[in-house]
Amino acid sequence: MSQTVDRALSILPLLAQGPADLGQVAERLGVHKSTALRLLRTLHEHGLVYRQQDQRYRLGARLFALAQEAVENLDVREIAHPHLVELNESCGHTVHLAVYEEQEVLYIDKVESRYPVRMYSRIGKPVAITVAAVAKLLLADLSEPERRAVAEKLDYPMYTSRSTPNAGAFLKELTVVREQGWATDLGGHEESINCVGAPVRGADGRVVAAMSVSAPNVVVTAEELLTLLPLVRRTADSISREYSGTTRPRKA
Amino acid sequence: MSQTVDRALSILPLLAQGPADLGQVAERLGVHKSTALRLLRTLHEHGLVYRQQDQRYRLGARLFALAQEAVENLDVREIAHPHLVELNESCGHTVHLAVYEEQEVLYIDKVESRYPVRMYSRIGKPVAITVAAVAKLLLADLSEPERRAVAEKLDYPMYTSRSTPNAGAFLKELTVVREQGWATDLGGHEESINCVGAPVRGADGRVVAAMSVSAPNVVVTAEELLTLLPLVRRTADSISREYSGTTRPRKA
DNA sequence: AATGGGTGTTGCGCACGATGCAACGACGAC
DNA sequence: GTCGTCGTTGCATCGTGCGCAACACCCATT
Repeated sequence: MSQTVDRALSILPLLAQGPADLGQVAERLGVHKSTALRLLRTLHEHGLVYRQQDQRYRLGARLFALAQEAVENLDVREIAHPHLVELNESCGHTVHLAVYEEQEVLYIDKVESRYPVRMYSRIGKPVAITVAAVAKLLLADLSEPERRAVAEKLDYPMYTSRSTPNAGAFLKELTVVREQGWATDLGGHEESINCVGAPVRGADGRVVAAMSVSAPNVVVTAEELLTLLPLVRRTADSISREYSGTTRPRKA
Repeated sequence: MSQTVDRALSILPLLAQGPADLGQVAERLGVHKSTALRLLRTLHEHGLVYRQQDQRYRLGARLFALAQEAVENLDVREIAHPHLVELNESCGHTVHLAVYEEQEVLYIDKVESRYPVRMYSRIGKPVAITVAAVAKLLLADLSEPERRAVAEKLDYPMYTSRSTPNAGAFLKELTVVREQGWATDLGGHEESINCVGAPVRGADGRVVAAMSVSAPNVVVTAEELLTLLPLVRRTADSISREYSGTTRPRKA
């Protein structure tokens, strides 16, 4: 570990609390003013700190730019995949990963069931948005007015007798999902198929993706599938941690 | 300027482009692996980089948190946001907010167009400084020598045939913008996209941010877009008023 | 199993670069 | 004008970051 860098980086959280002048920085670092000056200069050249008119330093907009660029290059799919495989290996069922984009929910990854009976779905295909567990999870994270706007615009096809019948029921379901932090689809899309899912969250807590485990009745009952819920949530949380770059891969 | 810190900080933009392993980092820094390792470790301890399961490095959660705080310190953004949304609701086009910092112009907020055809841009990304309407507005407010100094240092890429060709033309354009109090970009960055923008001023009259409305030719012509100018200016003025009112002159 | 190329990691001696000091310059207050 | 405060600069000294080389490890190949 490098002392110089260590000191320089310690300046950042310090400035996050508010602007500070050279003297304050030097004092709080426990170094000579000239040292603090050199460190600040270096940070300044990289745009991480900004010097305002009164000569005090504050965090620079470049930080924001960096973070923004990083999220854009972050690939949930790549990060999630090994976790999905692992989950599939321990329970054997089909695992899906989906994202919300432009008023649509899309599957972006899938690990096939190891049982002979498989459900039909396809990566890149829009999800049955009013009934799928992953869709509920993704929409539940939107703001209340957004949820309402989307819900009003949707069609509510009755795939089965247990499909979500209308906007009112859908919004109610979203509220439940939002509170409990997980979702199910019990025969809402195809009579004989059940799903249980959980959300993947980014560093800011917003839901960036959702995953689910699906299995047909002939393999496991809905009750049995629900016993997988803790496992599914743990997996989703692992992905969230890795996606958001949390240093401690420990408890939620 | 500190060499060690300089090297360490150079790693950040490198990782913003995507995950990289130790060897790649060392190579791109032009240092020995062991040196890169020590730097990465230090960054890691501060949570700025995260080590994923395949041992590659990425930007970490702490950086996102810092970026968040950095942007919260720019209180123009908070104040402006509702106004931008309102403007978007009344005209439907993409709305941007940008600031000037350290020889760069950065988008710090954006409200997406409600039309299906959208333009590409990204908050946090440096703006095409020689052509964008917001860039002209921000630079036009600098003092004459500052403007000249910046103009000389810039490159003038010809994104299109209507891009600003050189420093002379740019300075002339800045003078015009300065006098008229608004700016345009008519196909200067992308052939089919036009923008019209206006400045946000602080209590002392200085330009603290700039906003613009952008739309592609296929949706509205340049002439039609220009009819929005009064609306854009009114919005910018509203933001200026609110910002001047709430800005607390701690030590102006 | 044994081999070899590819990683990341460690210990070390040397020299370079970061450090603190002191002196200087620029402002503002009184 | 004189102080006091704050940022800045040049410099000698020493600490610390540096590259090297050897090591540990994984996995693919044979």
